[in-house]
Amino acid sequence: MLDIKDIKKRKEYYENCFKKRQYEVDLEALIKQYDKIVELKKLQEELLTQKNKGAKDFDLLKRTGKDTTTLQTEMKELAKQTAQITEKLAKVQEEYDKVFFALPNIVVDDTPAGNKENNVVLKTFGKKPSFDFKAKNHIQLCKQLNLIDYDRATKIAGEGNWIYTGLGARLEWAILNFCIEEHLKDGFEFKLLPHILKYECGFGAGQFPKFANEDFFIDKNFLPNNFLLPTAETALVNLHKNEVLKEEDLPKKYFAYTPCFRIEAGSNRPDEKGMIRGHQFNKVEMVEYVAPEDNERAWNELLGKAERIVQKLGLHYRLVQLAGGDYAHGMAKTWDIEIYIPSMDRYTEVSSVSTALNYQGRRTNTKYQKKDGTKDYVYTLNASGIATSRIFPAILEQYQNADGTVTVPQVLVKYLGCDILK
RNA sequence: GGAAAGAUGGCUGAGCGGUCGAAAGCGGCGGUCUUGAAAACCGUUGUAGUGAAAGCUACCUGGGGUUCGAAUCCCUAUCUUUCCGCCA
Repeated sequence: MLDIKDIKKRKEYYENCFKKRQYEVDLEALIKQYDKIVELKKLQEELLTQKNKGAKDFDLLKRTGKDTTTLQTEMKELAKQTAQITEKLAKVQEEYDKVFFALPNIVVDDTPAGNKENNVVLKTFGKKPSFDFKAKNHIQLCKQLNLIDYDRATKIAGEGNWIYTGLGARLEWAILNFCIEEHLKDGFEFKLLPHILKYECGFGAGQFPKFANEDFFIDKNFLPNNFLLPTAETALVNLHKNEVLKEEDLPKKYFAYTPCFRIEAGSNRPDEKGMIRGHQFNKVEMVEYVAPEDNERAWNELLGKAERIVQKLGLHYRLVQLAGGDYAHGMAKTWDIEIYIPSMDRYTEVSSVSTALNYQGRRTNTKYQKKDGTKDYVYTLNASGIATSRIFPAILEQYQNADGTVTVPQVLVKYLGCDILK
């Protein structure tokens, strides 16, 4: 959520931000509506002042035994006028809200304009693995090594699902364990969250109302407004909704493991077979609540942590600065860590490191009190650490051997209890 | 699944149609006392909008209604607690 007063003051700045995001909106019209609201509110306030005064007078007349009929008629008329203004106000407000609450975040200055094509590769870690044998894709490897049961997953849950099986389940769990231990070491607080959230969480995180169609709703008589979380960020960022945190308690550093549920409508591409994209996948997510001046420190910390995980796993990846049009709605800056999938010869996202600045803080009404007593909205940042369900195929493909086995990354051996998958 | 009771300021909790933005206690802040602290005593203390300020307005979970007037009455949503049933 943005500050309408600031939009009024610096309209060009906001227009420029939205242009970079490829987001079209008529700010001029929005500002006009806002002015109208202010005007109506003032009018309403004047009427209410009269009403309040009248009620007091009425009480006095009644108690002194005087005639109240004239005043009563006046008051009824006043009440009618007030109701009219209130109704008008509600109408304008509704139109205004529709546009205002849908506004995306601003973007940081160095954000490249445009869509995906304008993403910038900042660096590459490791070398593209090359194989002196015919490399397999992760689907083949999963089947041969009996790590994933695609057929029965489809049978019980439909397309876009898979079942981690035997050693596969243990590998996924090992990656999760590795992530958890890394975050604990860095002093992040572990949360195990509910997976069904209230609508307002989606609003607070900035995903709703605009992108409510991307999530699964519990569309029943029971919990009609609740949905399956698409990422733990949606929950973590709402944890302190309507709270005022103390400055000395910041930063707050959380992480959570959850499955993530997404409809992924229309994104079923043939090259994303296997476990590249599903309706449910596992992810460990980090979130920090910070004071504005701590934004950069937190950003570097989260980025560093996410990168370190992939590095320790010894995987080839690249770091990408996203263009504005590729940002999630609520984010002002996002860099992606993209893992290399040899069979696709493509890099796919395993972590998004983002700052929302105070966009989510405003939407969730999460503030912090400074040492001088004044209050301000918190900044929130988030980063995956990491999407294990995508790390899984990357490990299989990047670590595969000529004989069809897969070497287990060193850091996972202690969790998995073996150093080779065969 | 059934039944009942609730939701009031940072917390506990009174108020149940007008003089209520709201008692009291705790906590917080300031002071007296003290070498310092504790205790005791005195004072002070909700949030937001608007305004230069005085002030004005809104807020007693959210929404709607009744009324000249609602924390208080009615409807509704949400949440909480307790009891019974079922249950990992």
